[in-house]
Amino acid sequence: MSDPVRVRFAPSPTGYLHVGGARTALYNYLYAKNHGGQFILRIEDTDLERSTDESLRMQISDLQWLGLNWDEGVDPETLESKGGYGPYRQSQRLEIYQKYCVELLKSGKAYYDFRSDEELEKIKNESEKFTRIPRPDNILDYEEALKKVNSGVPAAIRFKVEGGEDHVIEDLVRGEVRLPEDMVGDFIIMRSNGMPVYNFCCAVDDALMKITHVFRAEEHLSNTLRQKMIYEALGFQLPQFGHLSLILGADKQKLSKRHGATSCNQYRETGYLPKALLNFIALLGWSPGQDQEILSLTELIEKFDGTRLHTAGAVFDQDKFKWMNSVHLRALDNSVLWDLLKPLFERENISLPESEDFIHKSLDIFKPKMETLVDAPELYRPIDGKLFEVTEEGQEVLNWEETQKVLNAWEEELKLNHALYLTGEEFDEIQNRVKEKAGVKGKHLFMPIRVAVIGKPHGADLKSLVPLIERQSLLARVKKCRGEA
RNA sequence: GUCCCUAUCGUCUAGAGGCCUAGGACACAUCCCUUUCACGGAUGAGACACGGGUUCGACUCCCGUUGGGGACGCCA
Repeated sequence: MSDPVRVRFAPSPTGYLHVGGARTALYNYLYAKNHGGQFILRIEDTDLERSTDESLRMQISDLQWLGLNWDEGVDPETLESKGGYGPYRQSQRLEIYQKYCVELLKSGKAYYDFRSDEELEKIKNESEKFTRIPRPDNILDYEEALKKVNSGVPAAIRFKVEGGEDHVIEDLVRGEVRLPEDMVGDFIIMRSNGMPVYNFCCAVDDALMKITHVFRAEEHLSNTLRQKMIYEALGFQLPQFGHLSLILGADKQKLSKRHGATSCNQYRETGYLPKALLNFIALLGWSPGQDQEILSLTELIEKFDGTRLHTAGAVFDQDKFKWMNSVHLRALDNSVLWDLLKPLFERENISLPESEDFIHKSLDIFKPKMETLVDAPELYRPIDGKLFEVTEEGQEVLNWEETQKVLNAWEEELKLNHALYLTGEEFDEIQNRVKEKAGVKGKHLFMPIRVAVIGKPHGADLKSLVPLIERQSLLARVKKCRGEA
């Protein structure tokens, strides 16, 4: 039997979780769950300048919002490592990297590079068609170099790339990928400040943490070559790689900030549902093979076995995402949806009844009109009498010739009723009487009434809407429309 | 520039040699439902980048061209 599946998501805490990162996390998560394996969260925080605990907390919060829970890694509350292969923050694993680095140094597979930034910059600029940093002319042997370093001369450590042979990677997505070794030059594994670098940590950690499968973006293909060399130099067993196609913007370039919203948090704040985001990004570069497009996380787990991954890049289509969100939104239970909406109403100071009856009746009307959660306040605002106001479009309707007659009759009818709320049937009757009294029909009848109810000529069906608003409030609104308030 | 990856409607995709007159979804158009707005329903328009092979037969396999993307950091 093969080893139990262990996959990881390894973000660097330098900002919010990007949708590309979220998809990588999702695919790894799905693969683990589909195979009954473990999903590990490792933090790649070796870039001291850019990594912050604040960013780490943001990333964790985004992952939790998405519901991608990990079996091992940092604890979401304490940020402490939890699991049998820790610590899971690279900044806490420095001794481990040190040890393997010395091993490479001693065996001559890595060397100290004493060249300064300026020198390297100069080398780069000298040749117009620069591809990779050349090896320094004089490499000191380990003992000698160590002395120099100990005397205070800064040096980075580079891995020696011998070149010559081709490396073949059996990629889960692309099949056989052939990478010539001299595609890359001697690369840095340890900075002159003593901090190890991504490719080195990643290889060491994946090996030590017994990672079996790595799904990551295509941009890492050349890193995979570097990591493979490290694996071989250290005698580790290589995991299976799957290089995912990139998520692109509308211009087909790698999705980045200039394309607009790219962080999960931005979608969270603009009223998107985590299940919609998960569903949408899952289908960006993967397909379950059937026509079904609306999938729950459980269904995704069931269907995602690591095959059917697409090789070409996929454009993130905002329109389709919005549509998908609206589908998930409409499938939500009224009470669940209401709980999500409540904070939004509070934020905009919209006061609403909270009876079961109101929640269900109002959501039945407004749910089909929402694409994202943030559409709700605009829809509900007209229900709150204190926020009633007439839009520009509504004002035009009020200026119609017949409108006064309609409004007079409407007000009269409202006064004749004594109930707290009108029923839909009562509204129908009233509307009929208004029609007769004012002698107006069609849109010249119902549009003025609608403006007198919600302040604008378009919106939900009045028969369902009117019973949600207190009769007294309706009366106050007509008055306001006639300039009496 | 060098190397790597890649190519089906505008977009996401189905298609693993004959099932393809190329299917679905978003967006778009028209119609129906509706006294408005949505939702819903129906219909329509819309693609195999190009050129060579292989084969009785290529969207599917191979090669090339062209297009697109990525990497070439003491970032990850």
